[in-house]
Amino acid sequence: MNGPDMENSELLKLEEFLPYRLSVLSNTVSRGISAAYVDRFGLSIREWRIIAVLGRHPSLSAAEIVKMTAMDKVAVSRAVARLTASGRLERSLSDADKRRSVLVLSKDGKRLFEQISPLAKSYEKRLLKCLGSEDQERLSDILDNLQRRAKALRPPD
Amino acid sequence: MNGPDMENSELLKLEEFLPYRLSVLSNTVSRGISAAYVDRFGLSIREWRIIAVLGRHPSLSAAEIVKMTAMDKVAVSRAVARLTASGRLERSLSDADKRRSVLVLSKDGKRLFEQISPLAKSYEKRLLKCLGSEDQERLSDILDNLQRRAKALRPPD
DNA sequence: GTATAATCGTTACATCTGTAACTAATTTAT
DNA sequence: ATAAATTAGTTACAGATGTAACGATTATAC
Repeated sequence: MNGPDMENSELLKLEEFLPYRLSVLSNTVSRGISAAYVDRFGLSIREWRIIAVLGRHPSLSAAEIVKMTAMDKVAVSRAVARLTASGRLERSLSDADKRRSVLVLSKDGKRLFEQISPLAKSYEKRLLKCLGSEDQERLSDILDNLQRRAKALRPPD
Repeated sequence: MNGPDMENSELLKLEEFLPYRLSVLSNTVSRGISAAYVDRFGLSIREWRIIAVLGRHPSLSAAEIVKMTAMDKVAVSRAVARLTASGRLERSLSDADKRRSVLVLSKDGKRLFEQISPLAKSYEKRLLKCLGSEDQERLSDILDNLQRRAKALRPPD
C-alpha cells in the first residue's frame, strides 16, 4: 500500500458520504413537494408541518408542536404567527397557564389539511414506487435506527 | 368504513411521512457534523463541500462544482469567495475562456481536507454502526433509487 | 461580420434562519 | 411569603439563502 496506486482510502469521497447524500436527497424531495403542492397554497414547508400536526392533534401548545415537528421554538413561533395572520389558525391562551397558547386549525386550516394530505400521500407513493415493498419496509426501519443514532451522536442541547 | 372509528386513511401522519423523516434525519446528521468538526475549522457545510470536491478533483470551474455538489451557482460563488478570502482556495481565470474560473486548494486548503476527511469518515462509521453490513449496502442502493426518482418527479429546472 | 443567444460568475434585494436576549407567568426552594 | 430558577413564547440582530437582474465573454445563426 501507499504505492502510486493506493486507494487514498483516508480521503473523503463526497458523493459516497452518507450525510451528503441524505442532504441532497432531502432537498430534492422537499423541492418536489413545494413545487407539487405547498407553493400553490401559499404555505412554507414549516407552515405545512404545523398544519399537518394540528390536523391530527388539535389544541396543542407551541411547545408541544416543537416536540412533534423537530422545529425549534422560534421557527414555530414565526410560522404560527403567519398562519394566524392568514386565518388558518386560531390562537388562544390556556386558562390553567397563561403563558401557554392553545392552537387550533380554523375552518380554512382544516380544509387545507384535507386538501393537501392526499396530494402529499400521492407524492410519497410515487416516490416510493422505485422501491419494492420489502425495501420500503426496510427503509423505514433503517431511517428509525439512523435517526436514533444521529440524535445520540450529537452533543446535548 | 367512515364510521366513528375509521382509520382516517386519507389524512397525513407527519411522523410517518418519508419527506419529513428524511428532512429531520438530514438536519440531525448535519448538526452532528458541524458540531463534531466543521465548526472547529470555521467552515460552513457548503464551504466544506467545496473543499472536499476540490480535494479530490483539482482545477474545477465554479460551474463544475455546481454539478458535483448539488449547490446552485450563487451558493458556490459565495462560498468560493469566502474560501478565497480566508486563503483556503486559489482562484485564477481560464486562458481558453475568460469567463471561467479555475479553482485549486491552497496548501492550507489541502491540509484542511486531509484533517477533516478522517473525522468525517469516522463520524459516518459511527453513524452506520447502528446498521448491519447488509442494511448498509441496502441503504446505499435505496438512496440511489430514491434520488433518481425524486429528481425525475420534480419539475424541470 | 454582425446580431442574437447562451454561458459564467457576481451583485442586489427581499426573505428566511439561528442565536441570544428579553418579558411574562409559573414553579421550586427556603 | 419571598427570592431564585424554570418555562412559554416573542423580539432583535446578524448572517444565510433564493430569485432575479446584471456585466462580461463566448458560441451560434444568418
